Amino acid sequence: MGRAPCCEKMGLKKGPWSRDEDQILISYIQQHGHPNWRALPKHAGLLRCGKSCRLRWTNYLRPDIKRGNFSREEEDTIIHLHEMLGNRWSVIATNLPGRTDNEIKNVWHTHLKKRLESDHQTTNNTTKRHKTKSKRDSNNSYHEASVVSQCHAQQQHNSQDEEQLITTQPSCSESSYDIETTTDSFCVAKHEEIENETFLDDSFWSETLSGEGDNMVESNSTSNISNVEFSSSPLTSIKNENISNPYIDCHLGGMDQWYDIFTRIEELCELPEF
DNA sequence: AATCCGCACAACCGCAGGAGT
DNA sequence: AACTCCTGCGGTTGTGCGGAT
Repeated sequence: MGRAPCCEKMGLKKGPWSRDEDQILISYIQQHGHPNWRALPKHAGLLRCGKSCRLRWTNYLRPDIKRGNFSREEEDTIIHLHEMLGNRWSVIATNLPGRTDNEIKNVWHTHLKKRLESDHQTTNNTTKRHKTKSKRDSNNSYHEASVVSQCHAQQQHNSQDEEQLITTQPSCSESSYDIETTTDSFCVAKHEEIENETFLDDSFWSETLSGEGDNMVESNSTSNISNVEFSSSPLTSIKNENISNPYIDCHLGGMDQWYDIFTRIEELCELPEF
């Protein structure tokens, strides 16, 4: 049974996106949303396949993308979630507002894997000296210590991060070029959002994007993070117990919840041993 | 100044799974 | 139930850039 090819190879462009293509894609999605990726490039007048358009949008052009370097807290979050979930980058990404699975995947392969390896080398040296502890105990202590320190760090850096966001106009302009008209306003809105320590409703972004909030669809907004479903993941049962988003909660001072989450997860699944 | 090398990241590819018919 | 279409995901590759030699 033949699958339709992703795109007819004839005449469709590949490789890096040009500024013009980006503008076309942005303005088309602002006006029409993206109900059908496959048909989108044809309607928008782009010589790209739908897949390429979707990827460009979700990984780069989406207004709620947070660009720039990953904070230490974000990296720690990735490491912890990767321990629990493995290479389920999309699930991990839902816990890091504004970060894409592709970005997280890249960071993992370029930074975190190495960092973890070097960490393990140092921890191996120390754990050898504490071998009398049971496996479970050592796992617990590792998680507790790191989770607690992570939350401490997050609380400490929270206000600092906000300052940086406000003063340095981060990352929206760190791309190959600036998407001035659209993303600058998004950045400003985002900063206000962060300043208020609230996350705006989906409707805000869709209205902002579409002008009148017509049929702009799923911007994967941060506002829905608290409703993230962890289907078939150990977190499902945790979510049902009134725990929303650990990353955000932790940012807001929910250290106890972090602790609770990880201790519960320990009970639910066996963690990989290093 | 030229070349090499490693890193970072954008983009592509193939597959799986859900939805619709 | 079988098939097709579409989307999303994860692995992999390609490319540009900066630092080292």
